[in-house]
Amino acid sequence: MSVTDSTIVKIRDLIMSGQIKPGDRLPPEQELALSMGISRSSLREAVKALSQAKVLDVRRGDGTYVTSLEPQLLLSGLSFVIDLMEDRTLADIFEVRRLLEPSSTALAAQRITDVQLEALRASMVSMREAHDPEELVIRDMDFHAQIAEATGNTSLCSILDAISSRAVRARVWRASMVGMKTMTLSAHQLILEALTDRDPALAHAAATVHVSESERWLNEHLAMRKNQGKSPVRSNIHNQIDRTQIEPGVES
Amino acid sequence: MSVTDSTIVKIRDLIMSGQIKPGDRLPPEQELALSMGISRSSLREAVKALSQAKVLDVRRGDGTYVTSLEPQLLLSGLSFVIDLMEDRTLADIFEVRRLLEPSSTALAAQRITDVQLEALRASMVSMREAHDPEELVIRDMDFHAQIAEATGNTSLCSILDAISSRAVRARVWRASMVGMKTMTLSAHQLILEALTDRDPALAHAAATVHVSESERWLNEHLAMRKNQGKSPVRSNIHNQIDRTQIEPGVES
DNA sequence: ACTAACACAGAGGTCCGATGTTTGATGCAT
DNA sequence: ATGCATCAAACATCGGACCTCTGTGTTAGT
Repeated sequence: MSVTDSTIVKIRDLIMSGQIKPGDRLPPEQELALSMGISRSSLREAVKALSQAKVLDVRRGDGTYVTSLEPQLLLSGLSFVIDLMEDRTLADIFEVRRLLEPSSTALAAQRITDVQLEALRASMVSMREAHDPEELVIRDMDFHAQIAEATGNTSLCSILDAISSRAVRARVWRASMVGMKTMTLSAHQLILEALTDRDPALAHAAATVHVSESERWLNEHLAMRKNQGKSPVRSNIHNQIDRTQIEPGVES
Repeated sequence: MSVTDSTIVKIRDLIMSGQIKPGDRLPPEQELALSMGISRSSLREAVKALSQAKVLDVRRGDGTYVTSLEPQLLLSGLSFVIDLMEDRTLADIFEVRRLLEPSSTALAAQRITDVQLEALRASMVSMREAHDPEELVIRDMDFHAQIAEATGNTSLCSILDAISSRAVRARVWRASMVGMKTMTLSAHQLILEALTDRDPALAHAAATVHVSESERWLNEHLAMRKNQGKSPVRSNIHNQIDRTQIEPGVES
């Protein structure tokens, strides 16, 4: 195991053991590297990995701090890896959503407040008024996110968001289809009514129908795309990167 | 945005766009850094972050490769962050498990094979014969993992594993209690019977009872610990970091 | 012709020192 | 009291040097 990897573990253990707490500031890179017996470069690699995982927060010109370690923060990296999954393996993620969303909606039915219900109705109105597919998808996503929030469970929110974002994005090219908007709207209407009645069982059922419906549509379209041979962008088959495509980027 | 961060995004985009595929080998650090217009140090930080996220696989003396990007690989980092969550915020994770496990068990009831059923029975036998709490917990974890596997959904497996591992570990000090073993065993027996009958509804119910039972026990114990003011283990192990060098942060 | 030991080239691992940038704090002038 | 200039501290980035490990081609021995 490299010094960098062991340093990652070491810092993690320092946090888990309570020797460093959320919000604490780490010693300067120089000192920390010295006290850990490694070079600054190696330490920086470890810190970069941990800050990417939202465990550390590096503030330039100030110092390196332990983040709040709140679930929504730590789980925000989940969508990063899910976005990297291949389409082939994505069906499993959708299935997880199909398993999780109904129960979540049922839970929301037990905990949703009147204010949140009102916001949900407003969300539906603005979705009805949405015109372009892009906005429609955003409203759709917002609707589900609001229900997740109504459970009061931030971890659940983050997880649902991560496993839904990919599905939602894939829904863009589906949203433009005729009947899609009305279908989604009526499904949402059913869910909203169940939530209004605070009926967990009905909410569960309505969400099941909605998610399953979505999943079937998506699978049909994936199959269609596959059969039509309309393959994704495949520029070159080189085993290595085509150097010319990696430009010395000076973006942002 | 730092050079390193934009490099992370750049490499991710190269993978997402299909220009680099799973198993592909990246150009040497020197070349890659040159072609991206950054120093080798900065590139290494980016690569370290991505390899920690199981996106890249760095083989010393050989080269840097894109991993298989399989869900179970990408999601294996999930337990890393969940382990870092504070006890205070962990109840939400358990609730997610309570929402997800019953549906998963129901799904397993529809898909479990005879071979897997037999393995499950064997698992129960070895749990009955287990003596020390440590082994009991392992068998318990194994039982649930096998059910997750029976769904045939590797993503679901990984997620359940990540959100259960912490709960399972916390169960160690609970497993030694009288009645715990028999309680768990009878609950498992119920689940096993439902799976044997391929009865999704019953499997769902049995899993719900089991998980809720576990969650209640855990919460009671957490509350007890809190009231007793029995603080977590705080070892005096003098790690390589000097305690005095870590200044308490300024919490807002 | 085959096998095993060797040598080499290439790739990542680690470290160092220097310099640029940003931030927060200090102190002075208004 | 306010605002600005200044400064020190801390992170950002770089380039190079040297080490270690790995894969592979080569060669000596069988």
